[in-house]
Amino acid sequence: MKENANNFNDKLKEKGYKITFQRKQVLDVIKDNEGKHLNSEEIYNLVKEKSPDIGIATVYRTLSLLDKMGLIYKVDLDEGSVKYELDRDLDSHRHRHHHLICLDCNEIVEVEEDLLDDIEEKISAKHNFFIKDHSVKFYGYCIKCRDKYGD
Amino acid sequence: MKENANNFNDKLKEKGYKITFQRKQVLDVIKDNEGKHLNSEEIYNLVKEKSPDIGIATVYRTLSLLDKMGLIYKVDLDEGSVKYELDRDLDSHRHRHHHLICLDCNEIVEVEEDLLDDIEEKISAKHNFFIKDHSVKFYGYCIKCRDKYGD
DNA sequence: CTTTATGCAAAAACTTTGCACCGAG
DNA sequence: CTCGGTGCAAAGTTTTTGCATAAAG
Repeated sequence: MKENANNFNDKLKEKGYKITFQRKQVLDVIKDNEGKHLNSEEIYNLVKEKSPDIGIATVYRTLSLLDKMGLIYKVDLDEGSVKYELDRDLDSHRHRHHHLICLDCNEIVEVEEDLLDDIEEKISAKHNFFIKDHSVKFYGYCIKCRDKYGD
Repeated sequence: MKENANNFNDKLKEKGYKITFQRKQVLDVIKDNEGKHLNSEEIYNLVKEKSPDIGIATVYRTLSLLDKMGLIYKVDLDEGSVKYELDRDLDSHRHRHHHLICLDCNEIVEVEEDLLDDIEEKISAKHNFFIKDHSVKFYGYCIKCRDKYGD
């Protein structure tokens, strides 16, 4: 049950990056909001609550660093909005989970099942493509919104 | 073997939109470059070759209209780039195909197989989510780039 | 002390909007 | 003729960059 923070510090050191207060603040906000899918502005605002002097540029630079290091995922929602989420399972290199995106209320539900192994195998073989990761989004209606429209 | 163009004109009329030269030009460029995944700037430049007076705003307005009408898909590639592609199968309302994205050369290969029906069924049932469409991207290395790295 | 990171503001990249004029129906 | 569409330029958004200063190691 390792703290991600240690992992974070280790990874930074490993690559010669410095461990700064701001970087810790940004990661903390993302960790404290697991499952929430914050965008850069939301992260910036939350970090600013604790550290009002931080600049948006630092947040962008940190997000891009965290993404590059694989500590967070950039989730691109096709509606022009970019959100970030924690990678919960850094060590095992699992595939990221899927997202169910409600076309009505825009709620994002995460789905832990992977279920894509067979498909990957088929596609790998047929197209000679070595698959490292995938991104799967299902668009539709959640139960709440579906009810609104009756049948 | 209906021409998409007719479909296009019909759809426009249906919704009360006007059939303009510029709209035809934009659709033509996208049709002439099927499989190429052009971004807005590329489309703008190609249209400008034939019609130098067109404005970028018109291209954006047309792309957004075509997307809204379902004639093209907006493909968001997670690298901050937005590309557009033709919907080849307007009538049957099939799911869009998948994309294989090479992490090295950025080539995008399209995969026609769908193969997601089982998964959709499982997820629908388990999460009470009515799935209308999906977006699937596989990230990895194409055979050419894989060879570069040996084993 | 050296090098990287930060904050600020300016710039860049991309997209949308307001408005007067134009053209499809 | 009428109303929606267009081109242009200006304005928005979101993200990146340059630079002097601050802080990590």
